[in-house]
Amino acid sequence: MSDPSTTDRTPMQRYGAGLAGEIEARWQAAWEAASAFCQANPGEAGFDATKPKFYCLDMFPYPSGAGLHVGHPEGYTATDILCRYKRMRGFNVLHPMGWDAFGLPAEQYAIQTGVHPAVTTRTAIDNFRRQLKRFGFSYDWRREFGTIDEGYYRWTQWIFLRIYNAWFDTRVQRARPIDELVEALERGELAVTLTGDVVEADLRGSLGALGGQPAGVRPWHMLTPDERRAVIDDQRLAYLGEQTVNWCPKLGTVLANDEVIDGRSERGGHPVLRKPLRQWMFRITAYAERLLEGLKGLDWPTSTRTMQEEWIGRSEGAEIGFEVEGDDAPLMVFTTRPDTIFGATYMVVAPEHPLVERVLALPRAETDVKALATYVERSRHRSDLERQEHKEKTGIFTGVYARNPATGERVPVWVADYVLMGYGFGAIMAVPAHDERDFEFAQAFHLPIRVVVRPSSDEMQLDAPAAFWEHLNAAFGDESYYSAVWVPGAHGRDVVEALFRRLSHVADARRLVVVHDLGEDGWTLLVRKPFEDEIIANLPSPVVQVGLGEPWPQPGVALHSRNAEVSLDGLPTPEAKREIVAWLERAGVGRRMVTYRLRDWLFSRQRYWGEPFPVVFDAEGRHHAVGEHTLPVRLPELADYAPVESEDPQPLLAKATDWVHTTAGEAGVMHLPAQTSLRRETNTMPGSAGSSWYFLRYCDAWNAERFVSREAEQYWMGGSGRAGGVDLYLGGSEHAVGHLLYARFWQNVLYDLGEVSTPEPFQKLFHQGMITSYAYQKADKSLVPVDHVYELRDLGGGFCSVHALPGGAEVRSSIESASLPREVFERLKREGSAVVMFGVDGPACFQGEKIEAELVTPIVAKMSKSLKNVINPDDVIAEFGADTFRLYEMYMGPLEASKPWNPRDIHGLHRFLQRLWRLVVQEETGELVVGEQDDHELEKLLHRLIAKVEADLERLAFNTAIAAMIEFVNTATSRREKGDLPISRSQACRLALVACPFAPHIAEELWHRLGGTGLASLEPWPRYEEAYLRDETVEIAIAIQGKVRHRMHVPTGAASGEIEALVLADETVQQALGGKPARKVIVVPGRMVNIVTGG
RNA sequence: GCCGGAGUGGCGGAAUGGCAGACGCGGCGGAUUCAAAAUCCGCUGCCCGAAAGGGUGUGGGGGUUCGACUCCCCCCUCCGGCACCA
Repeated sequence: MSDPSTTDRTPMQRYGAGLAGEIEARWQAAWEAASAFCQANPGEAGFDATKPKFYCLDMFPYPSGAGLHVGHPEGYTATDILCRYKRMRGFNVLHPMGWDAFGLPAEQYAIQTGVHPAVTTRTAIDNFRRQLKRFGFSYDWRREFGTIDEGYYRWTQWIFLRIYNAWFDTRVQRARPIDELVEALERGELAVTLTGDVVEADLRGSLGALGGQPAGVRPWHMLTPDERRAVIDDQRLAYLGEQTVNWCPKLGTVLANDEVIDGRSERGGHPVLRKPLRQWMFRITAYAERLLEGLKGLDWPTSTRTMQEEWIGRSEGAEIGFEVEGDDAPLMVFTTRPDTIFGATYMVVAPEHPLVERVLALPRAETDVKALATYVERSRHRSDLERQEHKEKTGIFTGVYARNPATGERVPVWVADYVLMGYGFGAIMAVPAHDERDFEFAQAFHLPIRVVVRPSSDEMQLDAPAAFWEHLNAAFGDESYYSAVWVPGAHGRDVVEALFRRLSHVADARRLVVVHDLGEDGWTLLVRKPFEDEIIANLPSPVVQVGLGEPWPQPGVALHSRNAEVSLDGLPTPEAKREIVAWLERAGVGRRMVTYRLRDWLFSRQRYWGEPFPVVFDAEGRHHAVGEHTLPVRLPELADYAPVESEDPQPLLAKATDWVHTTAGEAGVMHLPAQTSLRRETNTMPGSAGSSWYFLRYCDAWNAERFVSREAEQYWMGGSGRAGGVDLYLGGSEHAVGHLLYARFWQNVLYDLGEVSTPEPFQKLFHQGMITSYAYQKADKSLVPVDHVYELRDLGGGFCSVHALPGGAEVRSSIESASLPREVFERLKREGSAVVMFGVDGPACFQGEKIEAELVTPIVAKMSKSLKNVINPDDVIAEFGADTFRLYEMYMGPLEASKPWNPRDIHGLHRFLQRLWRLVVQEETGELVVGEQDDHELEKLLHRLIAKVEADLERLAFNTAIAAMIEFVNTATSRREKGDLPISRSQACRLALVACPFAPHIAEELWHRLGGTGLASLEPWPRYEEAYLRDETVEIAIAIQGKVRHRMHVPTGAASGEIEALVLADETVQQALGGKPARKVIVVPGRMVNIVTGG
């Protein structure tokens, strides 16, 4: 009665969810008890300096309330496998985990519920930690921390102060302490211009030189203390700047550029407006060149590298000053095409450009003040979203004229919002013939278009450009009833002669065509419209017809570009650029210049749940750093967390009046009297603050004296011959520009200031792909939640039965009818992947009823709550165990590919572990079923398996490594079934070790049962011997005319000649040749032979 | 529009110049079972054929090569990024 075997026949020792769970709990406890994965630092007990180091980092998660997503363990499993492998290969492995814990969701939750974000976040962290531990990841949990820990964010604030107290010395292209700037100014090495810029004392400011005025340089000692202070503050790498920011009223905060997508907030999708605001900024632009250069030495995916390069957006060109009538200062522009200056027929400034304000204050005769003011005002309120939606060119003439320094011509200055204030000088010289945007604008407002570049023959091969026609107009007059034909190459005369011969029947043919010789670029023909078709039809190829009405923005050859001092005519674009820049410099109106698209990093947020700034303000509004000994500046408690939703941004912390008001003594501002009353900065830092240096803290997470000890930092981040940094950084590609660029910036600054030993934080970067899910689509393209979808199964008897898809809903096998035609069902069965959706939801509707079904098609989609296709890792582990989960995610496909979660496929990996288990353990009794004698064939296969897994791990090919293990286990099992020797104890031990990085729990259990002492995880990796990797003979394919016709065995390592002789002597081969002689024999030793016959 | 990446059986994928489809899922057949589940064994790209065998096949078209999923050119589709940056 009570004998379990009568009621449940499952063998007691079957590897199922229950046993897996038991084993996993046991070994996780054993690892913890043995501190198996605690990695000692240099100088600590147990540290072995003779081992090489491997710092392998996962992008730490934001601990959301929803818990772990199946995407998280994908990357974490991959790094865990590598770390476990490297450990077995004798590396010191740093493999840490922590929490990116400041952020909006916890604060949003606080707004709704009043629960303090810290409480929400700590709960979420505990849950994440529990979930991660269940996977058996070999993290050194002693090093765990969250960005919200006081012991951590105190150093985030400390680093902010380092950056605040630094400036970028362009002379040496690196950051230096701000004190050294003061010293340089005091010594007179550096000087201050009238505009407040810091320049080298023996150079003159660009504006002065270009405007023809001597540069005003003011001696440091002549400046008032406030002026000096303003100069210094303007040079800091962290500075307070008035910026047009992305203000999101709904979220009550400003957002960085990469947090705004299509004019809406990345989180929540709320509209974003442009507002000027005083904010903390990081001068990341000073590092543009360094950040670009640094990329070159990194082992990063090219796509990510390219994205960073494009984000930084280096452009080489020239700055040019245009004299403005009635204005002292020249109008500065940046252009990448200074060679087109002779075609600059007008200028455009951004609506925010200072010139506009001056004109509004002092209108010119032609200024329409009202219209101009209206236009500027409208542009200001136009959100990025609107700008993106309406790309038609708008603008208005300012009434101002400037002078083109090359042509001496008067050119009108317009205002238009297609010119952006944030790039270059916020003003351009417009060259409509050679720039698409300028061309559109010129067409819209009827501004003159002048062609100054013609395509060179290379570029005109087939797609001839239209600007060419403009060129012809310029050359021959505006005879628009001509159509232009271009004959490339120098044989134009032949072409023309041939044409006229063919047109001999047309009277006056020669008058209908105007021919022009362009020298080596070919010939042009101007054809009168009525005869165009006939003449073109008669042209010998190659000829190109040229259309009308498009600009030519590509390089070419300059024309119409000369004045008394310089001529570009005939020069190819690169040379023309050099020539004109040289002239601009001689004439003192311009010079070479490099610009970057990168903007300074906006670092203030008006939210609560972030690091407070270690900054206070005095009564005059001057900012002061708080004393380092008073760090951290802690967040105050708030009564409520609701943002002030308004046009006028108000930081939340301003509500905490007690906290805001402090004194110099309390804030540790030593250079002010202790009683001085001060006000704290009420903005907080963005989420990217804590993640910009966490990889450093892991090296030495418990250090209370320094953000990281120099010794630990040098060891773990040290280069070992390369540029240095984390040895492998794994995370999603969505951080390609944001986090990965910001972290590089902080690291570069800390490096310049001597705080860390390497300039780049991440030597090798890898992105795991996204894990998607299936969703189902109706004929009308609408998506159906998975729990409405049932798969068809045939029960026979002409009925269709339905089963729910795994992972979606419960299995309901009792349903017996569906109004689905038999032939449709047969087709679905054949195709295998189609499913039906029923127009009802809920099992009650099914019982005994006729059901209306509708065909749906499976498609791959992101996991989402609404589609009910979100997979919860806890559920999967409960059903199969963590080892199965780990193997499944690694087996789905290449790590970098995005791939859909298919609940069915998991069974395959679970079955693999069951077979592995049964290879060693008798499931009924738990006895070992291994032998004591090595089977030679298995031994050979085992060595090959080890070699294969090693090679695959090197290239992060986890899926094929697992396939190889499956193959080995299958072969070993079937050989035993067929009566060969069973796997031996020694072989099973080594197999367990090979499996250990992938499925560590079952590996430990097998190792233990096989009599292994200690932990398998800490055993050395098994070695393979080369001798086992080679067979005595190898089967090669024999192909005739490229088609495989025969196979035969030849000795391994046989020379080509030997193989050829063997193959040609073979009867089957001769038969297949059918008497034809072998004209050529290609031998690929060890692989195949290809015989080419004559005829 | 521009810049990346990808496209291989019913599905996930393997092979990066040398036997296409390893391995897993699913499907079909069989063993076991009172039965089902689980497990085990066999078959499984497509077409023709009873079979032996033959043909065909890696998004489409062209090319290089003795030989192309792989390299080159053009096109199509999907996914990601950027998008008035002068």
